Amino acid sequence: MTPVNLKSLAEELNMSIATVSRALRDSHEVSEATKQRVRALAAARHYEPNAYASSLRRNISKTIGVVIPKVANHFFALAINGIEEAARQAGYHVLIYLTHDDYAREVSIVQHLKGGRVDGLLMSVASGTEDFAHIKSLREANIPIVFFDRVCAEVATAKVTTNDYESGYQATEHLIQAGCKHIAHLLISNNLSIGQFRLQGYLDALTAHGRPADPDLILHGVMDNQQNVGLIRELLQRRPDIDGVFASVERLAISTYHVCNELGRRIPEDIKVIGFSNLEAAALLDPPLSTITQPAYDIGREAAKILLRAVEKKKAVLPSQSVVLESTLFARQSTAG
Amino acid sequence: MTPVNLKSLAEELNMSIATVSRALRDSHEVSEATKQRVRALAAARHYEPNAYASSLRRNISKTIGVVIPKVANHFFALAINGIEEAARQAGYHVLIYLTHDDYAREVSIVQHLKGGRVDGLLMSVASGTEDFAHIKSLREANIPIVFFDRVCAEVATAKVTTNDYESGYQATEHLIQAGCKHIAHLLISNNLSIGQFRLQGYLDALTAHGRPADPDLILHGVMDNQQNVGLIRELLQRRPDIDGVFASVERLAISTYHVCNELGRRIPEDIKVIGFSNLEAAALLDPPLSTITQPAYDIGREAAKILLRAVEKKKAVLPSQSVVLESTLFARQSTAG
DNA sequence: TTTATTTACGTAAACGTTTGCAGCAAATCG
DNA sequence: CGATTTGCTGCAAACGTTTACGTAAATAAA
Repeated sequence: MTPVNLKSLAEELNMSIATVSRALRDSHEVSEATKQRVRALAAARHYEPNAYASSLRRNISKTIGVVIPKVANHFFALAINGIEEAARQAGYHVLIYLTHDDYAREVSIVQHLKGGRVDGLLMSVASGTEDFAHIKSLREANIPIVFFDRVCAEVATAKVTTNDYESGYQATEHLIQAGCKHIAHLLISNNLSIGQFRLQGYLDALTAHGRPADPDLILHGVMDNQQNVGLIRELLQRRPDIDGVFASVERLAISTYHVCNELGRRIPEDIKVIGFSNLEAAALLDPPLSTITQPAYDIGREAAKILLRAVEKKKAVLPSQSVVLESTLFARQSTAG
Repeated sequence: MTPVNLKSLAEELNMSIATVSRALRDSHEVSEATKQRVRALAAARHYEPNAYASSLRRNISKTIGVVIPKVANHFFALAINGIEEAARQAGYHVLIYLTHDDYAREVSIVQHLKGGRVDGLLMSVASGTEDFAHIKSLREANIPIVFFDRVCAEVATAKVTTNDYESGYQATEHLIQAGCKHIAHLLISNNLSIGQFRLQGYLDALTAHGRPADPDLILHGVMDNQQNVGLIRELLQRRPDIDGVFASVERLAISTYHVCNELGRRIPEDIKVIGFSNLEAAALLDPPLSTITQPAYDIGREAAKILLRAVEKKKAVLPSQSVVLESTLFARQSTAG
């Protein structure tokens, strides 16, 4: 029942704590013979070094934080998967925090993390975040940060995203080529650059094909899904000429399906639908949903790798690089000509 | 650029470190006047206590670990959501580890966690885990553990599950009432009690309705989905009399959909399908999938709450209670009469 | 007044680890 | 043979907090 730590091991071996510590860290300063003895006893006693003592002394936590809006979303779940993989390989631990897209909560989380609990931070900003002082203050605390997906333009650091503009362009073009004349764009209204890029891709694709961009066809959704269903219903009823819908986020595509079911609009005959989505079951929907799918796992993994490189080099502030991983358009029944 | 810690605050305020510490922890041993001064400066300097020093000294990490097979699965994602919520409310942090259903990885993770990095552990065991020595050894390290969903019968501690037996019974009965004569049961073959309960529910429901249980109709799936598709195809071809499928896990239901599409079997006309699933889009599948849906969020939240209560009371070993939260059967098109 | 009690603060020892420095043999070199 | 190097080990001081204990002053009780 006595605690097993360096002290107890040292006593049992009749050597100093320092030697035991060095032996376990495989220092060249200790003879092979003693290393063997130390390792043998450590194994026998199931010694595990105290992470906090080590962290305190070395000022290194071997932990990264992940701050995301939500986890019950296949994109973020996959991203975490990638992050965990990269972290594990590098011997790092992963702390997870959910903001639920709440600015106050995001600030509170980031604030707490400045206590040195993490060596670095991965973040996808909350949609409501407009002030970035809390993020900038991480720099004073020497905590590097890497954004992924929902990046923050105001903060200069490494960012990993997908090609949102091109994807928005492609999705729109895909609908045009499928024969759509009046294409609506559904997005979540906020100040996230990611939505702006997709919107711009949509607008430019329309222009490139000689279509006038109609502001009336751009629907700004809200946080509440039930409310979005109402908004979409109202739009489709007000504008019966709409024959194509490009949803900027998955749940708006799903809501569109619900509204179409409700209104008796057939997909794809009456309205074609495409949306950004990482839904596994997209191919099994009725009808199978055409998607632009982000490489979520790779985005998480790449972001983590970049962060970990910076952490290992003790680079608190990263060069303002931007890594772009390409999304893939899967054409399925919902946009069939 | 000088570090802001208790020492620097104390110097600036001309008082001892002890007083500053006590003031910040709102101790009754310090006057209101000095508390004010301390708090003011701490706020001005953006002081954040060093988590590791505190943890080392108090032997409390304010952190819980979550060890699960995967995160890219709506059930676990929702569970994490509930866990994070409970943890946040109690002021705890959440470390996450993925086993990918790999026994060796699970052992390695648990081993490392004995270093005191976490105050308690939430776990859903890997499907390949047969030996539980690594889990039992947590007891020596005074780390309480709570199982959720995939519990471990060999270890006496608190467990949070859903009513797997009753749900299996209900699902089977649902198919019987829908008119199915030959009901297959698909499960993942492993030693998890959870699958055994569902299977037993299936068997008992058949018996209760005077149907002989046919071992040939029980398909033991494997880890690889592609392989499962082959197995299911083989089963449905060998036994064309099968008119109902009860899938123990989501991906087997999905694979069944794929096979039925491929073989031209109509759902629900030729074969009715029901499965355990937390798929959000179940209602949008073609056809909408009848599901038994687990209260994933609540399971996670409840498990975390139980664990946190134990942690706060420094109860390293929890009473062997079992909390059962009920699943809900959603009857949809895939089992329509 | 003296003697308890309370209030408010400081001193210093932990917590377990890492690491600069020193010591002290034995080995090598000039 | 003395001087220097090399190889191994121990001493002790950190890292930033928390907290048992001590103490001085102020207040209350006698």
